[in-house]
Amino acid sequence: MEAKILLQEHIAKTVSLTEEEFDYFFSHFKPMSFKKGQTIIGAGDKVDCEYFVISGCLKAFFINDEIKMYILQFAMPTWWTSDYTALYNQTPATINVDCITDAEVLCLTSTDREKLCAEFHQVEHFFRWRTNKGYIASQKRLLSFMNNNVKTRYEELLALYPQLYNLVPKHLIAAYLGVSRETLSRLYNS
Amino acid sequence: MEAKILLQEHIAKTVSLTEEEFDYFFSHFKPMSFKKGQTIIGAGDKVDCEYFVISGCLKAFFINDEIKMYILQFAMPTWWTSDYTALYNQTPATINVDCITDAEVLCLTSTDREKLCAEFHQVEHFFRWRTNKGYIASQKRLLSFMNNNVKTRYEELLALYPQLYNLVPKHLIAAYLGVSRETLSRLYNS
DNA sequence: TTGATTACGTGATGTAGATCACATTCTGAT
DNA sequence: ATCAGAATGTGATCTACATCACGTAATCAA
Repeated sequence: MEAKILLQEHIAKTVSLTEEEFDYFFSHFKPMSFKKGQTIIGAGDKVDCEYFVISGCLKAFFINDEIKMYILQFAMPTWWTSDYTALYNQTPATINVDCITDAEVLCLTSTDREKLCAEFHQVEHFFRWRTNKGYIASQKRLLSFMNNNVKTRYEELLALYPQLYNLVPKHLIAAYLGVSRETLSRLYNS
Repeated sequence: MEAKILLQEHIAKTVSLTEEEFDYFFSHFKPMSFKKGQTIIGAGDKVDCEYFVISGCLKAFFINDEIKMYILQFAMPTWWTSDYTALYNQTPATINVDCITDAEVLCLTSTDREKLCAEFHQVEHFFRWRTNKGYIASQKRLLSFMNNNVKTRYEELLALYPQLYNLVPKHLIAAYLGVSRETLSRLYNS
């Protein structure tokens, strides 16, 4: 019940649910396991779930003209991920999500999320705050993109997620920073 | 009562409140008027409100080393703006908000927002969706930043907000695109 | 163990956009 | 009406980073 406790503690940071309420809440999540390299959401797919990461590391990324990859988010344990644009607009996925390492996730359908939000004010509150944090983080990253050069962004990233350096190959870090792998390589060998 | 109706119609797109509920909701908003060039939030300020734009055009921007300005958002009627990082973390403002034109806004304190969210499930729902849309838009802009060159981003911006072209000076559009005014100038004179 | 695939490093060269410098027009205050 | 300060245009030069090209090391499957 590792997964259940992880989610429970995560939720408890924002709202308090009784044990019963949480059990009910949790019953809507479907545990899933993936192997390294497996695709969770592929471009063009219908998207109806979002994912809470229990273990492992995912990436949410966009591919331009089948050539360049840009990583929107690395998703580590206790992070949520999906193609939210597709999920909320009911459009085919333009963002891919796949597994950098073996991973376990909890899957929640959009329908169930809305149902739970409607049933429990507290759940709606939780999701408002979660999205709010995401929004703030996204604005911050945008600013960093406009304001900082690659070196600064690289240092920022490593300060924020020191685990990443050993966990994910360098070309993925480059794809997150929006820089070529060659430039990144030259950058930290100097 | 222009302002009241504008807000009412805006809210009604997401949730239904009774006339009484909306009156109560609306009573927490404070109308304010500003002149072109006036500062609403300045870097370093304590931030405890967010603003719903009734008329005019605001900009939310960051200034780097007192030199470069980057515009995070133009706020037009029915848009919300503030320094959300400062608002949610209770830290001094790092984002400025000021008026590109004369403007009328409705001001809502963070305390009142949270109170209203707690009192009305529907209000919490509204704010969740509003933030959600903001998050999706922010991710989209980030992707565009990584993936597209200045020309494409410029065309995207004008397609999205045709009014901007005549309303705001070009160097502000450049500051939104994260490009020098010279480069932008060369771009649309060719 | 071997061959294929992926990760990574590094030189040479190209280019989008920044920066600097200066001229011109527009706008707003007195 | 006039003057000061914005806003804009445009050339010359500079630079961060991309792209191409090629090499080596690491990983993995049969």
